[in-house]
Amino acid sequence: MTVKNKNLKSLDQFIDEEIGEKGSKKRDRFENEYDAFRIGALIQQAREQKGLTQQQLAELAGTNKSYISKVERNLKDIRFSTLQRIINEGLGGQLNISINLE
Amino acid sequence: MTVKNKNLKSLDQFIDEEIGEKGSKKRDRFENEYDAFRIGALIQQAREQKGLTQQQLAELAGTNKSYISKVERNLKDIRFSTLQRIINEGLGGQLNISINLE
DNA sequence: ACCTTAGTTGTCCAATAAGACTACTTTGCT
DNA sequence: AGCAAAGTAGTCTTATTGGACAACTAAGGT
Repeated sequence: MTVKNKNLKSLDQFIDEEIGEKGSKKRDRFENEYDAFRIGALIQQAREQKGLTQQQLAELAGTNKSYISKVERNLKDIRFSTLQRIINEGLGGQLNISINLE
Repeated sequence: MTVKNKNLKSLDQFIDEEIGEKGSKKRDRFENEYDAFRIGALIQQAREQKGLTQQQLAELAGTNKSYISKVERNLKDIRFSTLQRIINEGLGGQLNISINLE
């Protein structure tokens, strides 16, 4: 199930309005420099792929649904260890990280 | 320049001894489940590629060399925003993240 | 319309990272 | 051997996450 609160401005919508549409130069620069905003969406996407609710993910990861909600909406500056735990224990997945040097 | 303190057991060496050699089943499992241990090495590698000292990286990233040292040795559970800042502002690079679901 | 489930938001406290500073150790150079 | 630079480690304070809980909103089903 994919429930969305209609009265809540989605992050994508917010960014579209505030930064500019995808493909615009400003938006590209923003996405390159601040991909932090994608970590929440990444987790949400993976969670939905696994068919889990926030509540279920929270239990698997040893936390609570309110925290998961905040992380998915990037309202929390997550610690690396917590990110790992959510992905490994919660989603049964694996975090891949690399650094691109220009 | 690649300076290494000889009396300090390197992380790789430590893991070799405690977990097992690379390629062993136990080591593989460890690396898959806990790749957190690689984030420090990743930063160090990128820093050396850019020819920066810990001091220089620290200044660029708005922190201090002692913190960089701790992060590279995985003695700190870094926050996501801090990781971003070190990579973007310090290394002038870009963090790539993805999640593998089994 | 009602009920249940899912998700969001606010508040609070304890645990811990961030940051600054100092001192020590190691390395490389002359 | 002596010096300077690089890196490591400890301590302290402050800022903020992690985690728990309760209350609220939205969506779907009956």
